Amino acid sequence: MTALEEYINSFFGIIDPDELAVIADLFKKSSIRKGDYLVESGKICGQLSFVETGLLRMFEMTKDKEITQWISAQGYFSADLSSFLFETPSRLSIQAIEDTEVYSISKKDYLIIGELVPNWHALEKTFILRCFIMLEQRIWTHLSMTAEERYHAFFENNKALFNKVPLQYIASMLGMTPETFSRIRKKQVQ
Amino acid sequence: MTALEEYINSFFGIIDPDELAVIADLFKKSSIRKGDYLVESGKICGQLSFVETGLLRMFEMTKDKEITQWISAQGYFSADLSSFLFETPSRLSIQAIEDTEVYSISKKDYLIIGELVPNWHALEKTFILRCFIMLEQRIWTHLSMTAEERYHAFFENNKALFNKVPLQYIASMLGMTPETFSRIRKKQVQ
DNA sequence: CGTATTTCTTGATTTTTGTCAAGTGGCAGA
DNA sequence: TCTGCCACTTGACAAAAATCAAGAAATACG
Repeated sequence: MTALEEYINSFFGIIDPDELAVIADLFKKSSIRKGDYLVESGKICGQLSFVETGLLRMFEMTKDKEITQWISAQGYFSADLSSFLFETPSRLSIQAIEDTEVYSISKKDYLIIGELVPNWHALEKTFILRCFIMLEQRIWTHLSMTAEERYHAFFENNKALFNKVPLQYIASMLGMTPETFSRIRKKQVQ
Repeated sequence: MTALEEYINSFFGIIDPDELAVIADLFKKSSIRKGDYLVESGKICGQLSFVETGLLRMFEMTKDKEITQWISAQGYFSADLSSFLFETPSRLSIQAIEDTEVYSISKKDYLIIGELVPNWHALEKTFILRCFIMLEQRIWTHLSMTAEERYHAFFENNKALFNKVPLQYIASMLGMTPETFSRIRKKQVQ
């Protein structure tokens, strides 16, 4: 199984190998330079992408600051799902934190999968449901944990990210300021 | 269109009237007494329910307190989606805040819809995607707003709930203590 | 290399929110 | 009607987190 096929499998659930190959073939590899955008806010998110190497950051502007919503590393997908599926303008922007290679599928090709793979809608449903569960989990962390507890919970599951991503983005994603993040970090080391 | 059909339509998207009638027919009306449970944590959530009258509260225990995740009033559905669809034990409990009437569909009948309605999986996908978008929005409020701003944003869109629901539950759902909630409320009145 | 820029840290302070404890008021049920 | 419970409020205080400002460290790049 290729890396891309594994990424697809991990989000969409187990797929028949032949069908998986058909699906994977519709994804095209492309590169995004550090600082460049995969998706710009206000435009329609026209593709769903899996990260092969590099890092993508999803963020949204408020009147005075950027808020990072999510960071996608290898094996994760990146897209404004509602913009991609409903074809509405994206609220989010997606930017490469470093030079990044992605496998992307266009909306047109994505729709073709539905014709090629009999139970595709069921797989799609699984995919979105998994995304939903992740968000539920994330809301739970905001309702039940302090900033420090959120830090630790995230750290335990994403140690690798801490070496590669500007920490201010992780702070924002966890709902705290860079200063608070830095102080929690200091406590942990000592 | 019956009330139930409208509820279904509002979450699953526009459905052919004949199909809608078939779907609605699989829902059964039932009553839950104030204080009783529709779903208990640890068990599988066996049905998807729309509220006709009354109020349901979804909550989860931590080691020392209950945290309300969501309150469903008329026209809203209530279920632990991931438990219902994946048939995993529910983390959440769902309890009636007051005597409540619901239209519920069992998992068995829910699966039957897939055989009766050709594009059912596409509708299901829409449904879950809308739930996903609501959660995205909610995470945004935690990343970008103070407790007071969350209060106001929620109040603007859910004024009716404030007369009917114990306010401590709304406080919990917005991620603040009842005391903080009460103080924000006092400011707003003055 | 060295310099510029960005990112991160630190301290002092303020603001926000939580905790604890006491009290008020309404409402259900004997 | 009285009683007891529950929900809500209030005050005093403590803790958590944000803000502001300065400086240190890391990184990018000519």
